[in-house]
Amino acid sequence: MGYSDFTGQYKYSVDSKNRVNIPSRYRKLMTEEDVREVVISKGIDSNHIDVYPLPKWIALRDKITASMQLVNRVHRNFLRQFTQNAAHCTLDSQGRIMLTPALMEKAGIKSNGNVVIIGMIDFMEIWDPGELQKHEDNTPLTDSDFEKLEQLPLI
Amino acid sequence: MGYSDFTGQYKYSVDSKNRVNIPSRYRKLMTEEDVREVVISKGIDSNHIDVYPLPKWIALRDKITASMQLVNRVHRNFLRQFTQNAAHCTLDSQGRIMLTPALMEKAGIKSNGNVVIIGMIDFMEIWDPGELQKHEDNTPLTDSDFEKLEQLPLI
DNA sequence: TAGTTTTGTGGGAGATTGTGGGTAATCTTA
DNA sequence: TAAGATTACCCACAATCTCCCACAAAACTA
Repeated sequence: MGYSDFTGQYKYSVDSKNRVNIPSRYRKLMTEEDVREVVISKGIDSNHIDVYPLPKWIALRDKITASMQLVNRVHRNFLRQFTQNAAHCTLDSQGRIMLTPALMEKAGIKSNGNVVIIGMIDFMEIWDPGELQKHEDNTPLTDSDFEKLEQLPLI
Repeated sequence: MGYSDFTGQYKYSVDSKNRVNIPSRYRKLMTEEDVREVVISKGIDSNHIDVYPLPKWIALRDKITASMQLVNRVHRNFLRQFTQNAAHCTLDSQGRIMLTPALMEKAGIKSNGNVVIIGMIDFMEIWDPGELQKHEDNTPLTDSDFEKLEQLPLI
């Protein structure tokens, strides 16, 4: 997926119709490859909303179903979590998506409130500003995290 | 990346639109290989701004995403830290980039202030002059640092 | 030294972006 | 089927950003 280079942090408002703007840079990257649809879902490991451009969602879905064993309880539970909160969204003519009440509830996002959108290279995260702050306070990257990273052939 | 030989130290001003000039020598090196875009990000271990020419950024990004597991909390937290402070900048027709308020804040750089740009071979660092001085006073390279360096196949 | 090019800095006008709201089409539900 | 709710599409507009032009100082050339 060549278009994928979502980076940075953006602040936007949620209007009374639960619409949220998608950063114009991300929109450009997606329309370059004719992607007008995304799938939003509950964040895997914390209280936020994940936004996957459709091709990324399909890749994820296929990866999961390929390695999934339906007789495995944990696998089944994961699949249920992964899909039951997922919703397809088409960008409107102004480049916005409409969040679902269920996902907003889980992420602590309110109508007429604010959100922070974070680029995660090939997908995005939508956070309630307070939840994000809380999450960062609780899980800072420590020196020992960096030491671990140094051991990887990362940088 | 054959163009990469950023060396030296340059002083520039930040204008009221948060624009900073890129040393003309660096610009020449980059345009020789058609690089007109850079990614700026928070310095990994101190308060300054890193500037990666796009190819260097892509190499970094790919290294990180290749070994990343999105279901792993620590991985995801690291990726979030890595990307949320990163911003793509296109050099304007005068060879300047525009810094983001968030990064300026973290680096202690002010509108209408000054910066020091340091070449780091294949990327650059942008410092507030005061922060740079402070950093150099506080963290001289000690003998034991040199011993550690000797253990690496660095030089 | 005098002329020419390059470099760093500033600012203005047009284009883009984020946001709000109205209305018609669509979907639900009784 | 009809009424109500929901959604999609359109228009509007202010704030912001991007692109372009301008110019003085410095560096280079002859």
